Amino acid sequence: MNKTFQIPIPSSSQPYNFNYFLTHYVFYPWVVEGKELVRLFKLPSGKFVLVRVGYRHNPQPALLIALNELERLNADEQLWLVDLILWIFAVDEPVKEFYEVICQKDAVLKAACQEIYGAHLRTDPYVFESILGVIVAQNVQFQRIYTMTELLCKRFGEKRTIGEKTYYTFPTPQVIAKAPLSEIRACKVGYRDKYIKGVAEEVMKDNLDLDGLRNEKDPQTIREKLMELPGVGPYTADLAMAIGFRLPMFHLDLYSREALYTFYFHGKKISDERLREFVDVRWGKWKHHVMLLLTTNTDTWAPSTGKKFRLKSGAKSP
DNA sequence: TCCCAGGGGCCAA
DNA sequence: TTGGCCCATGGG
Repeated sequence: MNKTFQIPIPSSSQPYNFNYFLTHYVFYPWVVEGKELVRLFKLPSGKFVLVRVGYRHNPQPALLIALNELERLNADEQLWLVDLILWIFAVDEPVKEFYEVICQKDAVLKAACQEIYGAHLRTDPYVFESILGVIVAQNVQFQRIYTMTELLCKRFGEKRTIGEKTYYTFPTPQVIAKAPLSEIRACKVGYRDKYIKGVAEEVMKDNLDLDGLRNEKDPQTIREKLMELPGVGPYTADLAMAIGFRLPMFHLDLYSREALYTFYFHGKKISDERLREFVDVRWGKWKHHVMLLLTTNTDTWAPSTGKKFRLKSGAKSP
């Protein structure tokens, strides 16, 4: 059963740079095939679907969603999945003013947005996936997390073979919680093994509905609940809220701090408190888009602002 | 070889 | 409350 949906990108969400999605931050179980992002999903009903997401620019920009149903889906399930994909790929995210106005009057942002002009903020389908994704990004160069997430999915995800290719789902808390620590460690995650297992165990033990937390209105409540999980500190909570909840949060880490010091404070170190205030006041509702630009391929575009950037970006997928 | 990386937990003051 | 150390692993 194959069905294709063509969803127009609203003009308020343009510019819409799909190529950015194809080439940046593509972590397993997402894989790139040609001009499409492909991923295996397991629906709550237990049915498997392979989803292909592509893009068409003419006659008008549209996201192309192809469902390869390994078991037949009903109409509600199709709708649910298409909605999820639209949410993941930020089809309804008005960035026109950001790219056409905000970025044009700031020399740094103007330089930063050259290469990924029209990039939107991608979201993860599951909060558990976001949390693990950020945990494996702790205290390593980003380049390494592609390997770690791939190994985790291949070892603990469910798989289906279609044609000659095998696809994986993202591991569930159930599977991770009962996995031996040594097998998690074998995924090259180092000492983060106990955080990964610990989060899964907490979810199972307290019967936590992490995705249900998306209905919580108060971001502070969400942040506090996330930080109760082992291995989840301010950085992990903030970034997980950005990529798992689509909330206007931004994370302070070695990389983003250094970007702010370099481009806005003459390389001087500034307290986190002042950085947060600076970002909030200067960019307001656009702060998370700004932080995406400032922390993506920074070493590449920094020279065009006349500055060098010490840290190597791991934004581009290998 | 050594150092450091897109943090967090823990413990001593 | 805060500062310093430790934690795996891989790349420069």
